[in-house]
Amino acid sequence: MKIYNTLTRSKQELKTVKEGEVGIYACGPTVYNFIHIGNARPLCVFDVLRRYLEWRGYKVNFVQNFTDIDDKLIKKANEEGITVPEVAERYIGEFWTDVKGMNIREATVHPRATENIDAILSIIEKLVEKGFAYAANGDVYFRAKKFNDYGKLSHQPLEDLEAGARIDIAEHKENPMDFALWKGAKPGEPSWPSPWGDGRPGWHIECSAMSQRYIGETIDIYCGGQDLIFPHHENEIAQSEAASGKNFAHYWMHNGYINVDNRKMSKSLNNFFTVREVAGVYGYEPIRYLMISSHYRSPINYSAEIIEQSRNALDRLYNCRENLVFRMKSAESGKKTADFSQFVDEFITAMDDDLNTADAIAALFNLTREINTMLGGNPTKEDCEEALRVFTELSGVLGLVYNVKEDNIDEQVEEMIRQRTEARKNRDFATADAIRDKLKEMGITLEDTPQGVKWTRA
RNA sequence: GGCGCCAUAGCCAAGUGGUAAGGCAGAGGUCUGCAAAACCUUUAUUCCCCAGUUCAAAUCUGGGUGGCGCCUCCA
Repeated sequence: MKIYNTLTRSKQELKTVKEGEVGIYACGPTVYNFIHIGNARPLCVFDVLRRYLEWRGYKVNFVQNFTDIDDKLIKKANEEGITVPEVAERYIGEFWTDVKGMNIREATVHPRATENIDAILSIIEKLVEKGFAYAANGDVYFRAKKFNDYGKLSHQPLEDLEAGARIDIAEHKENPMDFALWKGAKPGEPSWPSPWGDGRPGWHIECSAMSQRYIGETIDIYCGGQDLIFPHHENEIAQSEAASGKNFAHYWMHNGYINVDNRKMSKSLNNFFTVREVAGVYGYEPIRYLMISSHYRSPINYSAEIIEQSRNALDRLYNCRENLVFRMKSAESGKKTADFSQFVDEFITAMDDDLNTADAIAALFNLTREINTMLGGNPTKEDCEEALRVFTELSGVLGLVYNVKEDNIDEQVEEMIRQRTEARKNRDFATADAIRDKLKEMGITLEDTPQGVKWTRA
C-alpha cells in the first residue's frame, strides 16, 4: 500500500517497523464541546485506514488520545461552574454517542492526558537533562533552535517561522519559537506536582508521551488534520526525537478540511456544524459517507445539498442489500457461478493507492450494479450468499451500510419458541422437537428456566 | 513576506501521458394491479485561459486568471 507522506511530500510504499503489524497514532479530540463535522473527517477517514489495514491482515495498534486538560477545558469549566474533570467526562460521553453513530470503531486504546502525567514528566526531565528544554518562571520550554530538524514537517526553515511568529510578551521564552512543555499552575487551575513546581502539561507533549507509552519510540503512521502540521506535529517531532534520538513517526497522514461556503470551518468564523445537529436532520450515516466520498486530502465544501446527495447514494446501497437478502431466502440451492473478484480487485487497487476511498466506493457501486443485474435473473442461493459476502466485506471495510436490520431473526426465533411452547403444552413433542432441531440448525441453543425459555445465538 | 493546495457535466467526485470512473439530480424506456425497487438508454467531442513539449496532454513545462489554506488555538 502506498501512503502520501507529508514529511517527504510524496507517496511511499508502507513499510512497517514490525512485519505484519502497524502502530497508528491519531490525534484525538480536546473534550470541551460537541464535535463538529470538521472533527468527524479524520475520525471517519482514519477509521477506514484502520479497518482496511486489518482487512489486509495487519495487526493494528490504533491509539487515539483524549486531551482532557487544556485552556479550553478550564475556560469551559469556569463558564459552567463545574470542574475540569466534569467537563471532560461530559464531552467524552457525547463524543462516544457521535462516534458510535458514525460507525467508528473504538481504538485499541484511548489514553487520557491526565492519566499519563508521569510519562509526560519523564520526557520533560530527559529534555531538560539534554539541554533541549529550560525552566523559566515555573514554565518549561522547548528550545526550538537546538533541534536542527525543526521545520522538517512543515517544510519551513526556522527563520521563516520566526519571522511570522507572534510574540507573546507575557511569556518568558528565550526565543519566540520555543514552546511550552509544562505550564506553571495559576490559581484555581488543576495542577500536578513537578520538579519545576505545580503545573500542567503543554498541549504538544501529551501526544509524544502517550504515543511512546502505547506504541513505542517510533510509530508507523501518525494521523491528523492538516491544521495540526504546524505547530502541533512539528513540535512533537522536535521533542520526541530530541528525547529519544530516534525517528518519531515514519508516515504522516493529514486530512483536508471541511469548508462551509468555501471557507474553513472554524470556531472563530462561527461557521461550524456539530455532528449532532447534522445527524439530527439527516442521520449519522450520510456524514460518514460524505467524509469518505472524496479523497481524504481534498477539501470538502459542506452544504445541505451534498449531504442529501450522500443520503440518496447510500439508499442505493441499502436497497441492493435488502433486495439481495430478500431474494436469498427464496432462492433455490444450486451451483455457485457468480464471481465478484473483479470488484474486490478494483477495491484493493483503489485503497492501496493512498486510500482512494472515492474509487473504492465506485468499485462498491459497480459491485452493486452487478448484484442488481444478477437479481434480475435467477440466481442460486449460493450465488446470493457469495454476493452478500463480498458486499458485506467491502462495505464493511468502508464502514458503510451498518444500520442493517438483523433480518428479523430475533422475531423469528421468538415466534418459533412460542410455537414450541404451545406444542409442548399440547403434548405434541414431535413438533416441539422439530422446532428445537430447526433452531439448533440456526445456531440457537435453548435453555428451559422457571422464568421461561432462554435462548442464545452462537 | 515565506510555504503549500485547488479548478473536470446542473451538483458531488475519481482519473496525473494513450483518447473522460462512480454517485446525486434530470429526461426517455422496460418491468409492475398501483407504487417502490431494479434494469436499459440519455446528459462533458472535452477537463479555467494562453502558449510550449509530444505521434498522443485533463494529465508534463512556462505564463496568466480565479478560489483556498498554513505560518496564532483549531481536525
